[in-house]
Amino acid sequence: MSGITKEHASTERTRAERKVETRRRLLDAALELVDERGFAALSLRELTRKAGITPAAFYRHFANTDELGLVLVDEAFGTLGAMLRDARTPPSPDAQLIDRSVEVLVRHVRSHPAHFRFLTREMSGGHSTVRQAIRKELQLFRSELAVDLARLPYVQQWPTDDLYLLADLIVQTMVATVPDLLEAEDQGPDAVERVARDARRKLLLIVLGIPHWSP
Amino acid sequence: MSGITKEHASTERTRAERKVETRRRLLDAALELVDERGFAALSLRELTRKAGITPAAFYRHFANTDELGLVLVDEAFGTLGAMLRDARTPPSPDAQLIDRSVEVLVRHVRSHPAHFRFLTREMSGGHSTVRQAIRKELQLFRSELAVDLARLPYVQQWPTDDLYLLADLIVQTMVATVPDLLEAEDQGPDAVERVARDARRKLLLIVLGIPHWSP
DNA sequence: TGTACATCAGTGAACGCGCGTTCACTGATGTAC
DNA sequence: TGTACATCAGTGAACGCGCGTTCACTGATGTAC
Repeated sequence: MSGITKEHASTERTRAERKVETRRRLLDAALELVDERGFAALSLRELTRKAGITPAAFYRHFANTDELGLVLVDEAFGTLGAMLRDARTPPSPDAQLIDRSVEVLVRHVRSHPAHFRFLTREMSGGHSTVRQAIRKELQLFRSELAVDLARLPYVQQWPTDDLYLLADLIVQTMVATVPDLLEAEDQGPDAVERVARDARRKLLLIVLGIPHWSP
Repeated sequence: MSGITKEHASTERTRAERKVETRRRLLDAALELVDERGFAALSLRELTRKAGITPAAFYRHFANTDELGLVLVDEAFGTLGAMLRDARTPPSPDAQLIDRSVEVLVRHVRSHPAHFRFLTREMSGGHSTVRQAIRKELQLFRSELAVDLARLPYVQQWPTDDLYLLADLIVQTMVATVPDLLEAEDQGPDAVERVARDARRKLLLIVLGIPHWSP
């Protein structure tokens, strides 16, 4: 038809493309099922049924459901990483730091609810490898936050230990907010705004203590 | 044999007593299995095998595994409740309130690790019935804490909303400490003391903000 | 105290079901000439 | 361009397995007289 190396109709997808699409359908179906009932309850047959292929075809893409699970973890962390980059750039004036951080959290939880539900669920619940991966990622987040915090007044003179403690308290508040946000999403924008407001106020209360901390 | 109303040998247990014992064995076996693999992966047959009865006999004690799960929640919260009563009496002088609260938390997590592992795991991970039961209990805890907090200086004049926010922040910090404590238990007393110290310092930072909060 | 009957915790077999995994296969897509 | 062959994503049947639940039952424990 054309001078392209491929001989087949350009409107059709190649076999390789179709395979990628099926893989994508498997991952999406898995995320949906894990979202409903947790990774421990994921069944290969249910998964392939949802993705529209026969059970045996699953093995053309993954050796087992665990392997698929690790890909899911990677993708969820991709979302988390995007959020963190978003939160750090551009550097906000200190006064708006809390508002901006909570706003970024709310926006990312809203646009990838399944990823965040997966992360909060498997953070304490699931397989130890998955759990440890999530904890490691959160500690990385804490360290990056500590670096940002070190620019603030008062905090500048704090020893590293105290800086990490503050970062920990803030991360912990953010993490605790995620399940509340996910629940609020089902109840409309007012509920979400209420959760966001409470998160901002919690962070404010924490920040209020800073000038009175004696390291 | 004797003048007791029961006619049977006093060294033997009654049928009712034996039933209670079997029920106890079911609950203990369940806690152990849930501790290993989570509530979602709990199987009735595996459970009865561990408890030493046939699968069918399970139904003499519970309608299904969910019902047993709720009893597990109750017992775990019994442990938690005992902890809270412990923390409230005798009423500590305000200065020692933080030290005392953290000490009580550490002691109870140490003496009932499986209960606390169950609670933190199923809090966000598991079945919706179990999850909701845990969340409900935690909200009850928060309310009781709010009542206690209302006695403190500054806080006395706060509106209910702000009181609950503070209670929430404290509960959230305690909850976040539990998984760290469980992990530290496996690493020796030094690790536990480090986690306890961080928890105390987090609570102190929160409390430092109180006088500067404008409701 | 002794006997006759009731209770009921636990048994063991049976059931239908969904599961993960294997296998030889099909037929569209891709490649070599 | 046309033909002959290779590749391989997906099929459909089959397997053995552990599951939750049911059922009629057993026999020790409990009660009434």
